[in-house]
Parts: sequence; structure tokens; C-alpha cells
Amino acid sequence: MAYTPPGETRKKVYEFVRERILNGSPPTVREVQRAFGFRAVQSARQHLEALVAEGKLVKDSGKSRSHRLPELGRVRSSHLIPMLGRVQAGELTTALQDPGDYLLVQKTRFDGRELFALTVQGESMLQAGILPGDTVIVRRQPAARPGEIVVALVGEEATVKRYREKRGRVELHPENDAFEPIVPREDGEPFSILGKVIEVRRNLE
Amino acid sequence: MAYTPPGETRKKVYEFVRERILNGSPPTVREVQRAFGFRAVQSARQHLEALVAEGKLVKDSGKSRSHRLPELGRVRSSHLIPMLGRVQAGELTTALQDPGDYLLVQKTRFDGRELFALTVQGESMLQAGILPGDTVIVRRQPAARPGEIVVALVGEEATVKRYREKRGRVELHPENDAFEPIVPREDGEPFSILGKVIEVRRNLE
DNA sequence: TGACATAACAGACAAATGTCTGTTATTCTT
DNA sequence: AAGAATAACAGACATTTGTCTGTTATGTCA
Repeated sequence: MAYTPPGETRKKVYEFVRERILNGSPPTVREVQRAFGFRAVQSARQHLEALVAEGKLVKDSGKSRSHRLPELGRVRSSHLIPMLGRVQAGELTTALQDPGDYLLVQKTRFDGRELFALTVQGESMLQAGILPGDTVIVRRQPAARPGEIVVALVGEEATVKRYREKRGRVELHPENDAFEPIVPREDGEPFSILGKVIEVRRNLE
Repeated sequence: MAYTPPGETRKKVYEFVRERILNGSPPTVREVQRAFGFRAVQSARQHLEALVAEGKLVKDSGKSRSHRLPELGRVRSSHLIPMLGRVQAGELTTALQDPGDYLLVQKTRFDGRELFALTVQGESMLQAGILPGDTVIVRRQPAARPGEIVVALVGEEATVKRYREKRGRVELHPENDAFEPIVPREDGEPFSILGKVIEVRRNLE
């Protein structure tokens, strides 16, 4: 192969490998060799080793297709979580067990099994920047701390509100002046906290 | 290994492989074998072949680590897109070529290369439900249609605004009464549209 | 019960893949 | 010009990995 100035081929090798990693299939040494027309495996290997030495790539020695981008360790751990639309109380369990759709999230802090997603109905959280049609990602938990945004089951329906406590009593506050806080009563309709909202997403396409 | 009811181990193998693929490193047959404690390679292989036959996985015959999730169906492929923080005009190209962080998105409609993400600064889009600290996912394009939310380069800095046209002239509208629209002038500071905002994300953890 | 399908195992082979040693050519530096 | 560093090559070896053939156990169903 023709001789190229120092660093030139190296850069292209990096870009090639990076592209492949981002597309989900890191190349083998020989795939790099072929992609660049090297006549020796070692040519490809030297570039790859150099890139690892520079810290631009990391590699698991001995394993095939094991080149990775260093920053990606943190980022790449992802879960598929069930995605629910409008949810009635009774359907909830069923919907979680056999969801119609999945959402891909990267939440290394959480176990994928404790997460689900919900489409927001209504404008009660407008002033918290949560609009109708937004998707909220929820971590299942039976309680919450004041100030957190939660998904609660009030009567027959799941609702998104801000959790507050007043004189030891639970209050669910909308963030929209046109709505009134919900104050569950002991003898009232069934009430429970489904979980805490940990992310909000909105599609604008 | 202990005998398990039909389909039970199969399901777990599928989940294992799926998780690994989503995390960027599809397992080898023997990695599956070890993960499940099979004493024979063939045990793992049978499950994998069955999953391919069922259409739950696809595979490039002969290649190592080549199991993939089928493009069609409810589990879609994902992209890793570069994530930028506060961006000055000059840094932009550099930041896109060598980003410090990545974001995992599920956008089959788009090519991963035309997407990037940006952290929102300031409160100018408050009433559109975009708060400071939110992440916007942007599709690179040099123009926009009225009503769309865009990322534009005004002078030295990237800014998120709603794109409007008035008497044939471009206007960038904030969605916050405390801010004034930006009306770029021909002889004024450099102005260009970087792309259109296609998703907004907010972390609440 | 017997036929049949599935699950798991055993052992082996061949191709793919990572790695090693050593050599030659080109460029850079002094 | 000489030495050092980099790029590319040649050929080989060892491990990993995909694949194959055949066997045994467990469960299903008529």
C-alpha cells in the first residue's frame, strides 16, 4: 500500500472504527485491514493498537470485535421499557405485562424492570413544562418526597402531579392555575402512588 | 444442566442477547453458553438458531458476534448521537467531530449522522415547555418552516427559538413574554440555521 | 404405550480472529 | 548523513468462535 503521511491513515482508521461501533458492529482487525487495502494484518493492528494507546479507543484483549469508544461505557447501558398510553386503573397490570410498545432509555442508575413510560393527558402540568402528549418515564415506587413529580392512581385513572404534604396530609398539585389541588380523603376513592417521574420527553417531528 | 419447560430458557436467552445487543456488544455463542451454564456449545446454538428461525433475531452466518435485532417490528434500531453543551460558533465543527458525550436515541426515520443534541441555556422558551437544562435533539438542516423550533447560530452563540417569517424576513421568536424576538439584519452579525428541534428531554432524577 | 418434539449434552473440526516476530520503506529530526 | 520514529509488509501461530454429527433425557399427545 502507498505510504501516507503520519497520522493521516490513523485518523481514517479511527473514523472507520468509530462509525462501525456507533452502528453496533465493531470491526475485526481483518475487516479494518480489508477496508483499507492493507496487505498485512499487522498494518491494521498497529493502527488499532496506537489508537488504544492514545486513549481514543479501548479494547478487551483477546476478544473479537471488542474495540469500544472510551466514553461509551457510561452511556451505552440501556433498557427497553414498556410504554403505556391512557391508563385506567384496572388495565394497569395487564398493560405492564403485555405492552403494545417499548421505549429505549439509557438509565444506568436504574433496573430496567422498575421503569415504565406513560403518555401525558391534559394540561394540568403546563407550568412545569409538561404538555399533553409528552411521554414521562416513571420509576415505580410506592411513596414520594415533597416536591417530586409523581404518577398517582386516583380513582380509576393515572394522573401526573406534583407531590406535596400539608399538615401531614398528601396533596397532589397541578402546575396550572386553572386546576385545583387534589386532596385524597381517607374515605374517598382509592388512591396510590405508582411512581416518580424521572424524565420527560416530547416529540416535535 | 437442569431441564426447563419448553420456551422458558429460550425466552431468557432472547432477553440476554437483546440486552447485549442494545448495549453494543452482541455475545458469542460461547458467551451465551457460559452465561446460562450450558455444558455444550450446541445448547446455546440451538436456542440462538431457534430465535433466528422465529424471526426474533437475525444473524450473519459465519461471522462472530453477528446477532442483531430485526429492523422491523417493535424493537427499532438506535443511534448514538453527539451531545454538545454550551456551544460557541467556532467550536461547533470541532465539537461535532470529537464530542465529549453521546446520547442514545431511537430515531429510525433519521440517519444518525444528521442528528446532534444540545443542552438548553436560558429561559427564553419557557412557554413552549422548554426549560433551562433541557436537552434538545436536533436534526441538521439549513432552513426551516414557520412555526418550527430551530437551533440557530446568531453571532457567536447557538440559540433555541421558534422560527417565523414576517414580510419575507426571518424572525426568531422566544416563547417568553420577557424576551424580544430576534430579527437578523443583512449587515448584522452572522446568522444561520443549524437545524430543527425534533425532541425535547428533561431529566428529573 | 409409542411416536414425536424439545432440551441438553459430548466431542470434534474448520474458519475466523487476535497476536507475535521480524523485515523493508518512508519521513522526520538533528 | 545518521539515527529515530512511523508506515507498511510477510509469514506464521494460538485462541476464539462458528459449525457439524450424533447421543441422551424430558415432556407432549394421540
